[in-house]
Amino acid sequence: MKDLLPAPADYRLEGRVWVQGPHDRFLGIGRLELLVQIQATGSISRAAAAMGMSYKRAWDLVHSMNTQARTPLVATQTGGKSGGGALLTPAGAQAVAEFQDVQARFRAFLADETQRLAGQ
Amino acid sequence: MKDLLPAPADYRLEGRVWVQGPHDRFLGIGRLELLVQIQATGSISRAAAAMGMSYKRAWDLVHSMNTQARTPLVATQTGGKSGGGALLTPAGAQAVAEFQDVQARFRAFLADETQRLAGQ
DNA sequence: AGCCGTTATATTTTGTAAAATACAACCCGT
DNA sequence: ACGGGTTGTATTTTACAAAATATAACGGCT
Repeated sequence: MKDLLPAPADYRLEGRVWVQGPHDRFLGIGRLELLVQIQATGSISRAAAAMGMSYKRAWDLVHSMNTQARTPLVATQTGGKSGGGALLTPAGAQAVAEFQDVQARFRAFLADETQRLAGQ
Repeated sequence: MKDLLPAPADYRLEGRVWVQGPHDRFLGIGRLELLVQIQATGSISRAAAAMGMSYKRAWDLVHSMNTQARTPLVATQTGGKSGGGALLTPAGAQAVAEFQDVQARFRAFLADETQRLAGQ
């Protein structure tokens, strides 16, 4: 693109990747961050607030992941000393780790291709 | 994800990539196909029809690409023997070729990562 | 001069995803 | 018993992208 663009340095390859199931999306960057925030805050509602997302949307995303996975990624509890809460299951932690790796390789791919665009 | 999912073979990594400029998107898979259809049909309106897209939307996309590139990717003509038409400039043909290469490498990346998901 | 099919452009309508709102259920602690 | 903060769920409202509609301009042809 070097000679196609007025300022090639201002252009870069961007993108998104996600794990797609037969019916629904299973895991993408937004769901990943949601899982991380649940891990960090111990609740869906605080994770949603931290991301500027409505609780309903966050809950729907958790529900989608939990029902698609063989075993839930997020364990929830209603009521209790602090009203309830949520935390990652081992499966959830594994999903986070694996998808973070995918994301890292994808970022590398994008950086590579951005270099190539600027070069050729 | 092998042990996270009930039927790992049904899940795969999907995604999108695009060339992003400082203000607008410059080129993605939709714009690429639009350019290819313009090349094939000789007009924006026929290209739009071939893609099930409104003429306005197609024209807006062409306008966005033409104004961002150093030199237009699509040359248009109003009036004339068949009412007018559009065709790819050399710059447009080069953009198509380069972005098709990016897409090919991205498809390879996705296939790789899908294999990895199924495997580990 | 008038027709045709296109480009070019503005405005209105529609469809849909997200947000907002509301409220029941839960259960530990006081 | 009830207060608090959460999960769980339905419904309404809002925001925005896309589609639909409308219309002018263009220029070769008959």
